[in-house]
Amino acid sequence: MSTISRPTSRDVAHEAGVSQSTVSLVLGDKWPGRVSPATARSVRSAAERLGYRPNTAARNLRLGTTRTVLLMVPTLSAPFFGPVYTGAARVAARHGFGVVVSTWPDDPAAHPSGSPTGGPFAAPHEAIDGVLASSLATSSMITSATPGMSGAGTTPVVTLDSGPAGDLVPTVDFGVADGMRAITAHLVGLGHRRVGHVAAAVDQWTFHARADALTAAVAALPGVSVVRDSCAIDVASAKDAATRLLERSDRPTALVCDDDQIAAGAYKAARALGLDVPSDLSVTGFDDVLLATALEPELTTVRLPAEEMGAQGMTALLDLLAGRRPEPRVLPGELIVRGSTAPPPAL
Amino acid sequence: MSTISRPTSRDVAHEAGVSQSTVSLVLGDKWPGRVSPATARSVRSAAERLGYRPNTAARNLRLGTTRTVLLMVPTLSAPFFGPVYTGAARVAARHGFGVVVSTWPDDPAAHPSGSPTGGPFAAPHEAIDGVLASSLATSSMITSATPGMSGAGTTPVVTLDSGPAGDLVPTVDFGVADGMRAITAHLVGLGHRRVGHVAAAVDQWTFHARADALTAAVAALPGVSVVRDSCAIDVASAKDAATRLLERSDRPTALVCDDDQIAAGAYKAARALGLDVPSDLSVTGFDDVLLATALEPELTTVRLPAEEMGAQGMTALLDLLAGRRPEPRVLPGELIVRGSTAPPPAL
DNA sequence: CCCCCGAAGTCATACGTATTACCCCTTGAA
DNA sequence: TTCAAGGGGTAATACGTATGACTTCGGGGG
Repeated sequence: MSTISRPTSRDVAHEAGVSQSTVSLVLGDKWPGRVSPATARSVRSAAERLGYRPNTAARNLRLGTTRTVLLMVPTLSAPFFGPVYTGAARVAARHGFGVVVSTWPDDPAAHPSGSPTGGPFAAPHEAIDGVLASSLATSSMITSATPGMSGAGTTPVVTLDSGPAGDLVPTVDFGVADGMRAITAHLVGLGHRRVGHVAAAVDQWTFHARADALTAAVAALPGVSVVRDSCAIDVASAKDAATRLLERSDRPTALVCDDDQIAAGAYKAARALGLDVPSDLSVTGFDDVLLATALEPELTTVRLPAEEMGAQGMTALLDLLAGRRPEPRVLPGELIVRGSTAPPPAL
Repeated sequence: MSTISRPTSRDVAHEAGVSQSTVSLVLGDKWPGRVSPATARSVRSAAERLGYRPNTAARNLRLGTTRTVLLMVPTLSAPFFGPVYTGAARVAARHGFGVVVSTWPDDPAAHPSGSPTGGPFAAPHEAIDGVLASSLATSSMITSATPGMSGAGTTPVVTLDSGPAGDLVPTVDFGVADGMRAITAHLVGLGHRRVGHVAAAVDQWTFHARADALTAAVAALPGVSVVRDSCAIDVASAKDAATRLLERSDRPTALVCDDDQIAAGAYKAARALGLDVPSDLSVTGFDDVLLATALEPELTTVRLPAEEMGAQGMTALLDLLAGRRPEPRVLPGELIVRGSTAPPPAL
């Protein structure tokens, strides 16, 4: 690194003809009245002239806090996490905290060489006061996923959308089961009896919960059956899975999809088979991302308050940092009925 | 903060019965052979036992580097930036760097209180070695947008998709103009003469460039005309703008949309007016995000190598950090012809 | 037998900041 | 005139790490 080193507070002090302490006093802006206005002015101007900005590493070391929180998500390519970040950043900013984002170390796309957790990834992990961990397979996973991130004297963690955790860590979850029940009730109310489930083959709590909830909801309704196929979360893979379901001899009259993108794949499968949505086939999604209203017909889905989750999660984390013990929270989803669901075709 | 403080290298040293230096020597794992295997083992086991992890702030202070890079984007809600991150993170990991993401401080959604740049937002900015700044209005904007982020002895910056910058900072851009020219040529080749431009009313270089390129491309072709309306980047707003264009007496036969999401709005406008895509109206997008293939018909668009941009940008930034001066790069877009474009309806 | 050398540790220090404890000087009251 | 009370500034220090300089010790060559 041939980098020219940045000016330090000592340089500013020298420039202003005062001591380093005074610079810190002025620029820190606590202790009002501690320094005379004239001196303060001269220090500020010197700092300005030199383009001084405090060295964060040194400050962090001294203060023992970074006022920065890490949001970890499985992938940034999913449209779902933008609002989560937005909500978290909004609350954080209000308390003087910053938010940085990273994907899980095991994100194969971003970390191909399988960098060990102790490796480069340690940096962002460590220079932070706490972690919002989103979309794990289980809340208890944090222990193994991120060494030293739970237990005594370690980084405080709040999990998002990762399932209830007993008293392990504070959690914020969606009411996924209720959402799936609402979808089931809606479809059955329309008259559907054979339902296909296009499941996401992704090891995250939320998808396990969605599958379980659908199974349970259907089991509670005599005369209703569900068949399941699974796929990756992309349109092409979803189209294939949906096609397999629609080519069965006992073709389902409705496809419940694990998220909106999968639903887009279901649309394509239906179209390829000459089936009209919704008159021949009802389709539902989950999440209500932007895609849901871009599709034609617009998608019946469950809206998850992603931004609210980010905000509540951050609130819980800040509570935790302040020594309080936040209660687990569950944010209800809301069924949004649009144009992709209708009664099944007459026999 | 009632946090129990974490064990330090001194604690580990005490536990293992050696000096702090030895601990650092062992755990740093440079200087092979500097410590006897037996001692090394005992140190490692002590560290394990105490759950020791080095304090990043202290390490950063000592080393003068964080081996962490900041990626700044306008918003995380746009599907475009996921791949950019992925590409950047992949290259960074290969060099032992981590990547954190933030949105620009003026992102109104995330920073409602208008927190001054010197405020909380300083934290993530500072604890990093360099910045990948994506999607500014102009490359020269970095100076004003992020104080102290350009000039001597300050944070190295590489701009992405923000326009050529003379010799100001290294840049990586898309060949936006070529992409727009390709779209124009494609449409004119199909026989279109009246083109509507649904422009994104967003102050970013890339959108200015798209508009300028279309204007220039059309101007070069006698007999071809373009009318323009603008909108925010969301489906509803785009639908309105497209509707306005389609209700003109000299209705265009093709709509060139500034990005794929806007194109989704154009689809909706067409449908609402009873126009079929593509037989009554051709529509083109830009970016080729996932949405493009989820739409029906699939969208003719220009594919931008977003992941490649992240990778090349990170490569340039690492070069810059190593004292080399990277050349500006331009990544060509590629016209992807799908089902949304066709010859105009016969008169 | 002496000297030198390498192996294996340890000591001391610097990184840049924030804050505590201290000091000096001026002013006002006794 | 003396002393207390601040106002306004500074020196010293600690945070935890990495590393260059130094020490110690045993062994081998001259």
